Amino acid sequence: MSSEKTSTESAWLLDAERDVQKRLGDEAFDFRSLDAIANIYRAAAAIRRRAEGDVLAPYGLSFGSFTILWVLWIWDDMETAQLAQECNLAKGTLTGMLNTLEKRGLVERHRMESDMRRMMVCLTAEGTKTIAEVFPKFNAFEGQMSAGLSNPEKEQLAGLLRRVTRNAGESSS
Amino acid sequence: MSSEKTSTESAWLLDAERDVQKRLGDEAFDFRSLDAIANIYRAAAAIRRRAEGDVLAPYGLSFGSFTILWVLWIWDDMETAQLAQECNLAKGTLTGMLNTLEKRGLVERHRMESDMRRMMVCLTAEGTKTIAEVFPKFNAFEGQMSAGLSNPEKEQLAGLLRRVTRNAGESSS
DNA sequence: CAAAAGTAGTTCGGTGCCGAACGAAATATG
DNA sequence: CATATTTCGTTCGGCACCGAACTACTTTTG
Repeated sequence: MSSEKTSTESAWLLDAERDVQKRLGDEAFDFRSLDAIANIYRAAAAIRRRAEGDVLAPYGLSFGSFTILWVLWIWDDMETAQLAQECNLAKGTLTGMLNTLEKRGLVERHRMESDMRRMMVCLTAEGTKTIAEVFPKFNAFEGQMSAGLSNPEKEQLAGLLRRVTRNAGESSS
Repeated sequence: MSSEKTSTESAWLLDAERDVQKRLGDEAFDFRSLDAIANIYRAAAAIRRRAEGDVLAPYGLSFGSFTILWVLWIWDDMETAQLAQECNLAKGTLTGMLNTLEKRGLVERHRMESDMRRMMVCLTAEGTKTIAEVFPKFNAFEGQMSAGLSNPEKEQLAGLLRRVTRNAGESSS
């Protein structure tokens, strides 16, 4: 676009900024926050699409299913409530996705003896094999997506986002 | 980073880091990129949920519909292909959402005389009224989500995300 | 100008994903 | 103990969202 590198990144944004301010007139307006938050969503959507298209599609995995496998891979097994939280999913959503993954033989569910309400989820051998194969490619993809950022910049990005996520609640701590 | 701020930030992350490295063993592995990219998605999901729950739900708007109204508000009118791109939506998705918005009387579609394939979308008076009422609240929400970040930090966050988004392609140029 | 190629939108089938309502199991209370 | 409350997971209805096929219109080209 017009000036591309020099005027920092986004001609479109500057256009938008002008148009928006024209539209909003005198009204006070927090443009920096808008810019920061809007770009989170924009980046996430772009990344998700690329990840599913380029890396995950060959394995028939959605972004969400991949995340489930990944979490189970790292933590070995987990009950569904915690898994849902870790994957950023509503528990109803998780049920459906686990059904799919179970049907495909990638995960298994077991009721806990100590408390029959609870459900323990873990990877099957096939599931382990899959995530072990996919993850390195996914990680390489993440590298591509953050290409051009220095290590300190990546850390800074992660840190700023963590603060935003905390503002958005999600409790956790 | 390693020690970040204190242990507050993210106990989970440090745990994950350890567990992941244990799991991956010797394999080379780009943890900084993982951390940066994963947090984008995490933040986006959290923000979306909060936005829909706290700000948009009273108006019966999803995050996506809100974005459509916002874009139309700023640019007055737009044909659907461009609108889809601007809203980060597949064109098939946009069709459905425009149907919904049209049924609710918030937007209108008009075929272009010069080219009957093309469709011009614009806000109705009601749609304008709605977005004019919602947007200030949404912007206040964005402020809350980025609370604690200084202005330079917000700009930095936006800038870093823009670079990631560009890496994710989306063509544009 | 007629057939071919291209382009804008819609339709269609299928997940992803949510929140609210539900049922079963555990725990608390009388 | 019996019943009330809480806490799991699942079910259900509904929109968001995608990509691929399809339709209608326009432009190209021989």
